[in-house]
Amino acid sequence: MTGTRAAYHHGDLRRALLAAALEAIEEVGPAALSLRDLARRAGVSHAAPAHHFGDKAGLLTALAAQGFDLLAQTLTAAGDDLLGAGVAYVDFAVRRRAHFEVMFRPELYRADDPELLAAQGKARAALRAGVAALPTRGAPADADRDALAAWSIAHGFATLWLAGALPDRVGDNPREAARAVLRRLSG
Amino acid sequence: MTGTRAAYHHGDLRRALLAAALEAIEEVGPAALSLRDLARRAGVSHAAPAHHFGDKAGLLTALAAQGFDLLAQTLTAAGDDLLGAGVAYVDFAVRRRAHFEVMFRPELYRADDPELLAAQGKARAALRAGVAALPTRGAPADADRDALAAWSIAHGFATLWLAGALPDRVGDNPREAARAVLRRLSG
DNA sequence: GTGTCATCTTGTCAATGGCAAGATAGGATT
DNA sequence: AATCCTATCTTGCCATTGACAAGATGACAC
Repeated sequence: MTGTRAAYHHGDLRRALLAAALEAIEEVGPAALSLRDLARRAGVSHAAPAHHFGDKAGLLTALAAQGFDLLAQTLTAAGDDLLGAGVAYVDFAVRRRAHFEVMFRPELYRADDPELLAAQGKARAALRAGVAALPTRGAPADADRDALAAWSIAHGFATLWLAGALPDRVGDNPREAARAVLRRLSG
Repeated sequence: MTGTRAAYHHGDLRRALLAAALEAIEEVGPAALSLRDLARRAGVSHAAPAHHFGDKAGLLTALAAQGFDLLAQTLTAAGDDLLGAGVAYVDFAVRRRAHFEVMFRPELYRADDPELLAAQGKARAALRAGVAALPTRGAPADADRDALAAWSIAHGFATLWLAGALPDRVGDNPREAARAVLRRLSG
């Protein structure tokens, strides 16, 4: 975070633009995001966003960093329970869809941004902590493999859910459906 | 497929544009795809693509359909072995990256296109067949859940691999790395 | 009161997607 | 063979967008 800047002409344009971006992304996806549309939503001129974020990649970088921060918080709050962490991961993807969709599309933002890297580090650590509780099925050396498996299944389910690729019979409750699927790994 | 059209002015523009699109997507991603760029690559005027595909969504729809067809073929060739099918799925995502990235981004194409739906059906059937060999861990009613789990873990690993989100230590061989992770489910 | 700087606006340009109208050429019909 | 027909492709155009440059505005320090 660059910190909560004081209110200037607009009030808090940076925050307003990020909020507008989340709305817009939920409506049309991250690819079709238009800076000029964000400016209109915020009631400022078409060039105002450039000042705060440089360009579109800069804005998406800020969103991705915010997303990784939120994910780290979410996973930390979920605690050491692997199943709970997995469900929390899927739930995050669905409820913070805009964030999630940007986070895992690095071609849209600047992957070398310091704030982004810091947030990614936090999320990575939280992920690892949540997976640490996984009962290793074999030798301790398999821990890495197990962690990847857990991350993969949660991420895959979340991605397929967001893409609308899952059959109808999985229902409309992501937490419930995720729990059923994730149990396949822990059980 | 609308069929292999005869060679007119260009020769086989439709096919050439699809091939150019695959190249371009591998370079800049599906979002940044430019129809005019494709036209330049194929050596035709900027409006030529519109005739064959209508608009950008039309072109991506064709690519997605082609992708689901190829995936169905790949999974069918992999046979009934669950582990093999999972590895084939990940391998497909990496080697046919452009196709894969379009296929699971339905906001970019027309999800109600008949050819696309047909290809999706084939892929879905092939997926189900590959998963049928999974040793069900509980009651037979868990088959659906197990199928979703298998699909999720393969899809998640593939997606994370493509996003470059996986730690370096997983190596650079997707088939090998996928096999290790997927074994966690079967074993 | 003045200067300074972040903030925001206005104006502009190249690139893009999409549309309309026209040109071209292969194949069918007579 | 002459003509029509239709798919194919081109040229021209317009609105939108991202990015940049230069200027206006207002908060704050001194």
